[in-house]
Amino acid sequence: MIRKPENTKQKILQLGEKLLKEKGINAFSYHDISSALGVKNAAIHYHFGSKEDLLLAIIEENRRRFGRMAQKVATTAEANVWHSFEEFLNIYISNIENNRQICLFGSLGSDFFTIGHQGQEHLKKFSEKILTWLGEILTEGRNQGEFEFDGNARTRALMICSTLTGGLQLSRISGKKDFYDLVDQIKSDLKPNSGKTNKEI
Amino acid sequence: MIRKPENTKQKILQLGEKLLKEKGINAFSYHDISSALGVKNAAIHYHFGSKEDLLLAIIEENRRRFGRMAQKVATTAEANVWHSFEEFLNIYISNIENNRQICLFGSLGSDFFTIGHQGQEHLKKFSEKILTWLGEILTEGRNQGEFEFDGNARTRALMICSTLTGGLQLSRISGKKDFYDLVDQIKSDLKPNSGKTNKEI
DNA sequence: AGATTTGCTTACTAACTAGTAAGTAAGTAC
DNA sequence: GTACTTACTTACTAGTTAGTAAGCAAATCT
Repeated sequence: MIRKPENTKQKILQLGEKLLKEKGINAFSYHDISSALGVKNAAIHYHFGSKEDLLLAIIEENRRRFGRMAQKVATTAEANVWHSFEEFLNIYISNIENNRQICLFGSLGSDFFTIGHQGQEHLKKFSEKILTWLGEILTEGRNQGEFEFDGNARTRALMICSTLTGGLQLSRISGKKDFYDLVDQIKSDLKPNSGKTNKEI
Repeated sequence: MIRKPENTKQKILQLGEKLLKEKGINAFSYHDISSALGVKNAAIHYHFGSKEDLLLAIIEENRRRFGRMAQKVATTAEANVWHSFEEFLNIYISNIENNRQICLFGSLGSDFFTIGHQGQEHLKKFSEKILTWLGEILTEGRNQGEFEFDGNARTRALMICSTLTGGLQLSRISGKKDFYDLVDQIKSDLKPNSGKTNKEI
């Protein structure tokens, strides 16, 4: 028997995240994972004692991935607000390109009252982190004259996140193209001097 | 035994819709409904042969409710685009006020790949109906000078629906207040001459 | 008054659920 | 080379799931 340490654990985590974003936490079972990986149910329980533990690991993995993105755009040579914003949008675009997955917050916002208290708390902290990060990018961009928008930056950040979250879900129903239209409109709305022409472009 | 014809069926439908919007289609069971109503599991199957049948009835009920609202705002004496738009927003506001429910499309968009083909098709038709209706209100309002926005009206309608759909879910995580901020911002963004001042208000 | 329909209940099934306890083979530490 | 750890498997449980078949009392139809 060939032993690749930690390999199975990573595969469980990856497939769990995929199933979470495709079907929701209540629509997949340990059997779905174990049969796909060619292991037994108990192997999943060995790595993740309970389904809640797996969920926490998925949230944490997403948190780390977001942190790496934020780190990258902050330290990159050609650092600018539009580049940062595009990288943020790419998270959602890669979701829809990846089997029409929805985002973590959409999936777990829908199932919020069916997950444990710890999952809810981790989610809340992560969401604040994202809204703060995006709010700062928006504020910086507005100060630089790169972005133009009304009102509070946190509310605008929340609005953009909500649009993307809901957009991934609605475009499952109405068609993929709708999501790309949405992304284009979000960017167009943020551009200075483009807005409030009150015409079709 | 007192017999109130059709009473149980209506209660099942109402509770089914509540559970769908609170926990999602895969997180409630026939037992949840039957025990709450003080009837047996088989009573649910008598009225709705399968869970898919119940789901279709819930979608249809929402479709009729939307139709009644659209009819009402079209025929009311003080008919105007802002009144229509407020009534549309009220659907979402009543969701959050009602036990932090999410909207039908958010719940079923998340669980889209776990429901049957018929449910998916009904949902698609209903979503087109809503986007068309809202698109017409937006176009009418823009022509009247009551609304101001860029780009295609359907895309703007989709954007508003996406924001509200996602907003209901994210505000479960981040707090109810965020949803009301979102609704205010949506209205503020639509108002003529208010936009692109590039300041905090 | 007799027949039929409506709205359930009782009693059941087969499949699936997360989770556990005990065992075991391979790899690692000393 | 012996003890220990890792990464599982086998075998199981108790609870839950949607769904069905048969029965039965009340209401309705004729």
